[in-house]
Amino acid sequence: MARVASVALLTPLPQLDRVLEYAIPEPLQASIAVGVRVRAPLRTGGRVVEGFVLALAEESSYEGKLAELVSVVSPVPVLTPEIAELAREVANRQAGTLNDVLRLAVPARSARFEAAWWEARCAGSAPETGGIRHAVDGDSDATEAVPRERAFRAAPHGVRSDGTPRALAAILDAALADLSHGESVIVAVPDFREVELALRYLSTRADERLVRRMDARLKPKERARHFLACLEGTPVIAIGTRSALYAPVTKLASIYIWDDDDDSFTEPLAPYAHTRDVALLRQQLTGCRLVFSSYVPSAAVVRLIDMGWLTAHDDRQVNLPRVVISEHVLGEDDRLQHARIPSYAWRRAREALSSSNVLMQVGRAGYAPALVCEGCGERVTCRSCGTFLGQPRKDALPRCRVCGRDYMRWSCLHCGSERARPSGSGVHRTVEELGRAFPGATLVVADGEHERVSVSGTGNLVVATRGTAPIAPSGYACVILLDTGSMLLREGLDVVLDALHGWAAAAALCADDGEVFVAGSEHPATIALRDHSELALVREELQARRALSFPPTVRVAEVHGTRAEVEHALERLGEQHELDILGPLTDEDGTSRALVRMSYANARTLVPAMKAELVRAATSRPAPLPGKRRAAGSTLRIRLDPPHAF
DNA sequence: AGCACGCCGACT
DNA sequence: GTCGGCGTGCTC
Repeated sequence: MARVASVALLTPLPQLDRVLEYAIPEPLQASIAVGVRVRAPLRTGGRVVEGFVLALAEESSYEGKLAELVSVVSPVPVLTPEIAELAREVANRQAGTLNDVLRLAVPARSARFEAAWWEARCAGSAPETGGIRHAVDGDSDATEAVPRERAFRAAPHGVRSDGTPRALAAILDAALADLSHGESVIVAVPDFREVELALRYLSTRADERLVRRMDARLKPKERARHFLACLEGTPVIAIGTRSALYAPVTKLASIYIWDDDDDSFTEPLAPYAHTRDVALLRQQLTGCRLVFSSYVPSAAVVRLIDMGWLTAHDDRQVNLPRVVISEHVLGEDDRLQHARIPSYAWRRAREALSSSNVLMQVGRAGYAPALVCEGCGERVTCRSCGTFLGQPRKDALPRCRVCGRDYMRWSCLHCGSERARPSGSGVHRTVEELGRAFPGATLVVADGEHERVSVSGTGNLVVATRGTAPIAPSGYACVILLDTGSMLLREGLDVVLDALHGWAAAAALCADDGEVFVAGSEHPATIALRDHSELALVREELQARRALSFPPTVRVAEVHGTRAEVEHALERLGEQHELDILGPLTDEDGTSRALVRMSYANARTLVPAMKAELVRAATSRPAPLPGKRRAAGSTLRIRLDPPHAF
């Protein structure tokens, strides 16, 4: 009989991120199990904290006297050994705590639902599963010797007549095949739109009880329902967003990641693990198949291809859309001039609207991305942060795009004028201009504020920002990409790849016999889109980054906190490691940040050292600041591989 | 986080 | 001689 439980405590303190042993009092013997949630005492203050049982044993390996567990919160073993191990790996990779990962991996308890579910289980209402068995209960299936494939697949373009993108259907067909072999699948997609498209596709092809949805939009009870169903032991397709990677499914055959470069896959909560990395860790842990699929591979995926870790396949069909690059010419029709549309594209779009739909992708949201002074033509800037003011809606007040502040009154710093006019066009102004260029068309706006999954019928002229385009069944006869030049003018390491990614996503919504017009000039990125040679462009970009030690060819840690904390942490880390440090720079709010670059090999020792440094910072008193006597906790934070750091 | 242990200044 | 300051360290 097990007398000792190893428990991971659910406390945010990095110094308590370890496994403590507790004695199991007699009354808890009946309900305790590996994976259950328990309450455990912590000496100081008679505090009681929650935790998960990670293991049970006869004997203690701790020489001191064990405290007794207080209670079992719920007898349901919600934390399977596989997920516990995955969470530990994720925490280690990110210099974070197990607790932080478990918060993402195990949904909040829905007590009443969980109790009812457990009672139904115990009553043996499901003879086919015969009670709870964890996924890794031995050599139950024959996954052993043969390593499963790890691949990148360049996704097929186009949209089926039922409105499902072919790329998504290809993934779901593969998932259904795995399911038919009696194994589980995880499918991760960027957001709820793809989840809904996928569920619709699967609804006619799989028993709905075998499809489990995991995304943040679910209400707590629904989340619990789908989560607990994964524990039942029946193979399922778990489809969802970031959290799907933590689904405790049984017999995991495959993980499919759709469009791993989408920003939605960066976890906004500590320890900020990217879905791609969680997938890689889970693959290594379980040996399952792992397939990344997207129209354009991410730089991270190309790195893995070049290392030989992923094999690349091209699933694109021969009927890739024709892509035409053309600039609009001065002296063209005035309406086109305003709408920034090349006249050739305009003629084709007009024809297309009679029998199909047209998509225009615009580079900027809002009404006007910038305002200029009517007196002197200078750009209008924000007084507090110095960036340019824009206009979110026609006739709306000027608003700072960075700090969000609205300006009731404004006067030009250069000439004193109080009048400004819009400069450039966001979606809304583009719609206004298009109304004139396409009289009679039904204008549909899709941006972050107007979410639309699809359009139906014909004659729709859809104006969308990047990543928000609705899907037209069978595709758009004509896709026009506006503002390509200005998108490439932005600052940042990822500008070119981000732009290409967004264009490719819109181009892929084109009908098989349709055309894509790039309104702009020839640039390596627009040429790659035209020639369907995206992989080569990303590879070139990756090589350039390798030469300059930019991610993803190196790992990056962002060290953040007070100037003293950051400098102290870097100094201590520098005592034992060779550090490549950029910064620290101090922000307006008084906090400092530095970037530390490291090779993947060096990260294996440096990241644990960073975790140790966080523990040290949390336990030792902060250096006494002159003036302030507050002994506040440490504000040192370390974020690994922050997106868009350069 | 909390809270106990521990070694130096002004008090009945 | 003690009460108490909060610096340091620990939590099974």
